Amino acid sequence: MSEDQPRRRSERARLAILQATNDLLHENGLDAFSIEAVAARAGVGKQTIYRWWPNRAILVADALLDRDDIGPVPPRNTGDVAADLSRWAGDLAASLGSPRGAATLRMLTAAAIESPETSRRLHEKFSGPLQELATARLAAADDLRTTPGQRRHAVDAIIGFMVFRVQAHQDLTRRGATEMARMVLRGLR
Amino acid sequence: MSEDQPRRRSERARLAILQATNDLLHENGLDAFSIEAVAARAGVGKQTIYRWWPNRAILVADALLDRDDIGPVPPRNTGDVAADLSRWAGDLAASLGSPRGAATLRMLTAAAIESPETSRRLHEKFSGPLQELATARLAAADDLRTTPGQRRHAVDAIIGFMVFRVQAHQDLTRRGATEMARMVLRGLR
DNA sequence: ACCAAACGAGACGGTGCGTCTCGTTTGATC
DNA sequence: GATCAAACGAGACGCACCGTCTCGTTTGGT
Repeated sequence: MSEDQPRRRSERARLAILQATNDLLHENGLDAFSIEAVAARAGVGKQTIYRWWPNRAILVADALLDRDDIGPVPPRNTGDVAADLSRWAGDLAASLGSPRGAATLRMLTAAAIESPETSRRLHEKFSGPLQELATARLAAADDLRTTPGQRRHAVDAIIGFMVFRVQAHQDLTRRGATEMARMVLRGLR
Repeated sequence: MSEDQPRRRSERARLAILQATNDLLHENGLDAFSIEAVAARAGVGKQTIYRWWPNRAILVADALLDRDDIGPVPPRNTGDVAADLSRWAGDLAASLGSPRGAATLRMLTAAAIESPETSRRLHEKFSGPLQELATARLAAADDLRTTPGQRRHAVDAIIGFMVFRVQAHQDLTRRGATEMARMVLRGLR
């Protein structure tokens, strides 16, 4: 968000905008969300928002990803891949399956569908790291030899399971995700 | 869509609206989509649309689900569960992974996030039947004894894998889905 | 032939969009 | 400390759609 420009940007305004965006999203949902409301709530001119965020979807993604409601957590390495990754899956499910986590994930998904650039950013900051961390743990396993293709399939099955459950408004529990991950990993040997 | 009313509804208008909705969605995408444009394109009064569809999301879902771009296909039963279900997964991936199928799935997802009622309808007409058909095939397997919980996990992992790949704009091929399903099913025994 | 419901058309007030001035503040540079 | 251009808060602007509301007109069941 603040990479190349050599200018003076107001940090106060930036934080107020992100805060107002998060508040409004969790109060009224993505549908009722408007730039106008953010400007009013943040005590900021609309131009200031449009100057730094090209559209609504990117602002939404930026604000949600700045929070640590949900975030890419690395799996441990105790030497037992199945145990490490099923535990990791359980933790992730606990986070994404909570009311707030699920709401955040759904809004992020909608924002990603709204704009390809947002999709890229979401993948760069969340799903991408998640995939990499898990495949890396799989690749580092001494007790399980796998091909890169197999690793991608297994990891995407585990992540996809959770994404699908949340989006279909079906329950996603730590226990269910743990069992499911163990099952997928069993298929890997 | 036409269940309880004893009134006289114009079939001509209904079809024109669904057709116009599909056309506009695939021409301009979900963002640019408006009821106003549908009315103009279909040669219909706005009131006629609002009379039968309570909101934009439900109209979108109805129109997209009326098409057979994507649809719940049953797996075969040749006696070999792994072969049947991995083939089924491959067929589904070929459908959802195509440009048109992927676009449809993404718009349906966005519509489902927009309105809970749409989410319910999407699940009722698409993901629900998909889950049931696949779990039924698993349950009918002579060569593989599974618990209901295991069946749900396996099926949701396979479906979730595809949904996730499409939404993350990652490639979803028949071959990848086939291999992935085979892997999950291997974990089931 | 009757008649009420559904229809096409479009006017209406309201809301938020994205752009565009304003005059004011701010922070890097001299 | 004075200078000065960029960023700022505020809000006016025209525009696109929203969802509701009349209008006559058409339609299909009785």
